[in-house]
Amino acid sequence: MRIGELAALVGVSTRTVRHYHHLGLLPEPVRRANGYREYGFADAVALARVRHLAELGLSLDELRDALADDEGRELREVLLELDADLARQQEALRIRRERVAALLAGADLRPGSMGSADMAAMLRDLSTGGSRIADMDRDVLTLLDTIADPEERARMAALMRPFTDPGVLARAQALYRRLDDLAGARPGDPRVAPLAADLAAQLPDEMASAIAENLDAVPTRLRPPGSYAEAGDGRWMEAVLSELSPAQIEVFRLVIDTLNDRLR
Amino acid sequence: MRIGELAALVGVSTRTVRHYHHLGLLPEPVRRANGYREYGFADAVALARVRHLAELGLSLDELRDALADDEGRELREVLLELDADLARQQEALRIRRERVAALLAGADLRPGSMGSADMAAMLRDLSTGGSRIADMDRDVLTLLDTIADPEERARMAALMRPFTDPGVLARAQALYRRLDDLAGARPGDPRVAPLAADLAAQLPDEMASAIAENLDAVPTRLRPPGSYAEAGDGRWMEAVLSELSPAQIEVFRLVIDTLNDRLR
DNA sequence: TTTGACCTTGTCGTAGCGTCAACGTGTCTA
DNA sequence: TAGACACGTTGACGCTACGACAAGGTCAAA
Repeated sequence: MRIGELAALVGVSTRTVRHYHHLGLLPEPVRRANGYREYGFADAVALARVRHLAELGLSLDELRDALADDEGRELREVLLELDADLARQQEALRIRRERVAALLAGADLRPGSMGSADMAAMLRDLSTGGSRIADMDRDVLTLLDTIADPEERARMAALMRPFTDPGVLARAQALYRRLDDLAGARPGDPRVAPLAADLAAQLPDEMASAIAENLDAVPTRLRPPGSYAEAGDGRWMEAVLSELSPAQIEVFRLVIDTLNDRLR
Repeated sequence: MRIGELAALVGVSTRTVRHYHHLGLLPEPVRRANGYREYGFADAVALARVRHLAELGLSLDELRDALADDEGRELREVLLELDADLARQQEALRIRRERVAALLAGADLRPGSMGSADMAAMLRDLSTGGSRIADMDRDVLTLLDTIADPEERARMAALMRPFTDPGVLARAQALYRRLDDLAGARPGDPRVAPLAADLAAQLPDEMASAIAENLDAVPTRLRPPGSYAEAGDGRWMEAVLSELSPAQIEVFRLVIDTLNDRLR
């Protein structure tokens, strides 16, 4: 047989056959006088073996190793390893489909609204009022949700669960509006203190204690002076704060103070 | 933030961030005086979105398209398509694991012994006598099994099933030995005719009729002269025959004759 | 003789970055 | 003040398993 006949027989391209020769997976056969490769039946069997194993998902490198010192033992190990790898891939695919489904279930898919199944709906509702601050909150949550590992993700979803209650959500949106109103306000604005008080009071209990107990994760500028470590919380929090007005920052600092007092 | 901080925050390498800039997936941010890229919170959100979608299995090209004309609709279509693709991948993985399991179940995994689950055991037994002809038969079957589509594979398995009977197998091995004995024999050898008769007689019924009804798939040299089309059956069959002695070929030609007569 | 279907070797392209190289910057320390 | 060290910059090559050329040589049929 010539290379084209061999390739057609086994159902691959001639390029593939030559590639296998190049990699040493298949021995170069004898040449005819005109330089053409001349194949026999044994070559077809060898090629079919390589294809069979390659289609199972073995890399050509692994294949060469497995076929090199031949005789079962090595091949068996490789196949067991392959099976474990295929199992991992199946699991990864399963998770990916879950998350795709979560995204699709997340309804309107506005840019920015993506997260795990639980988060999707809440994130969607969070900013329907068109609030700037709510949008930022949603962005932060989306980002954290993307970054977090499954365990953290679950904790976040639990913390957000109170907002599935329409009443809680409505009150939150009212607070967002009052925060938005402080967009251009200066530090001493008289609306700051009452808003901070209401915010601290209406913060769901789980969320309040989560914040109070993890005060060291709060940006330095929001923390009560002299409290705890001054550890760098990552520059990105500063980037978030830089989009807020001084009055808005003051509100958050007062809320943190209150929570800190509540913890003691 | 500088690029390293952004990358660390979202959990990717700086190379990845620059790659996304290069592809236009992420806008190039403003530069500082020293040429460093300066990122804000919005960039982190955008990067997280890209990562999130990329990890679901979208290609970066698809991603750019989906994010380009933004606003859900396009993205939704892409995600639906992705889900269908993931489903296909799951199915492909399932089949691959099945075939790996079949190979592992195929016991000793001598080089050459591979095929579907059903075939594995039969192929293994076929050549345990160390017969040259049996090895060739096994190789042909292995090759056909590798090439065949699932339907053909099932038909082959059905044809081979009689050999799961130890009695049939033992008789077949005896015939193989008699064929092997003709390795160096010349055409007129007196053992040819009786062997052909026994072979034709002991050929399992399903196999005999399968061959008789598909006579045009039999190599020209084995067919009764002047019968049917002279169509080229593929050079590989000639390659197989070239490894047989004239006496052995004569045996097969006589068997084919007999089957042909039986069909009429 | 020409056409068309083969064959030959060699090179570039693919996806998503990792990993150099060769160099400039900014900060901390001796 | 100089050196060390960690960061940033652009640019280029490497990886898989081939597909798709290019630029030619070979062979059988019309």
